[in-house]
Amino acid sequence: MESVWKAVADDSRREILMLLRKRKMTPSEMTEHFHFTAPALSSHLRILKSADLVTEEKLGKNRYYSLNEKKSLEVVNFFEKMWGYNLNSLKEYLENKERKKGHE
Amino acid sequence: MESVWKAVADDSRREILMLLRKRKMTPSEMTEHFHFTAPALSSHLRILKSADLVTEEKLGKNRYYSLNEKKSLEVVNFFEKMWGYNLNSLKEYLENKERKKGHE
DNA sequence: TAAACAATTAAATAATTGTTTAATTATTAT
DNA sequence: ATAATAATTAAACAATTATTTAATTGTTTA
Repeated sequence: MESVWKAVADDSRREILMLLRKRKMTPSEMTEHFHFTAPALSSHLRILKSADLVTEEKLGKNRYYSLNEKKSLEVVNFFEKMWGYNLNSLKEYLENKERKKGHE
Repeated sequence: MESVWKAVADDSRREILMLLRKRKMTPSEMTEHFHFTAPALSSHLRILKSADLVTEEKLGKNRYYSLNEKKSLEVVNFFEKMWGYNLNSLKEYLENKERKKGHE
């Protein structure tokens, strides 16, 4: 199990995660959005999978990768714990953002 | 300006951040808690400072490092945006955790 | 079964990152 | 001024990580 921290530290991997926000996707589809080669992509996907940030689904000769949202929550949780702000301040922050959003 | 992602990817640096949660501290004080040498610590602190995760305060021959909580919120914010879960699910999650805590 | 395609693994190399010892800067106290 | 302390920077080295080309595995379709 790879560290989630190292997994998200790489720019390319964060781009991959961002791309997967929209929908599940095969590596071939992904390479159209990026500059790097198939093996490089494959290596990044293995790291993301090992960190449990994405899941893999085999369908014939294709493999679909999708975001693992459950894990993402854990990461936010760690950040929250790490910096020790109390839950209320985080909730307030989020509510504030939500209010702002409503005004746009 | 160093990437906040690379700054938190390193185990030692996350330990330093955890230590700083309690109170501001000088490098000499920190080395008592860790295995690594002063220059190694200094190098980590420079990276954390450059990522804006800690701030530095000079007082005579000492330098006090403390956590920059503002930046921490931004990081959580990014995670939240990155994984695109809606704010409600995050709030629910936090409320759940809070409830659990009350039961302990 | 042979050709084509999707994706991975392997091996080699390039690039980045982290740690160490030694030297340096800056500040305080004698 | 000089010695002592706090912390940093510099230079060298070690370790890790990322990228490439080439070879391999598994699946579909003609």
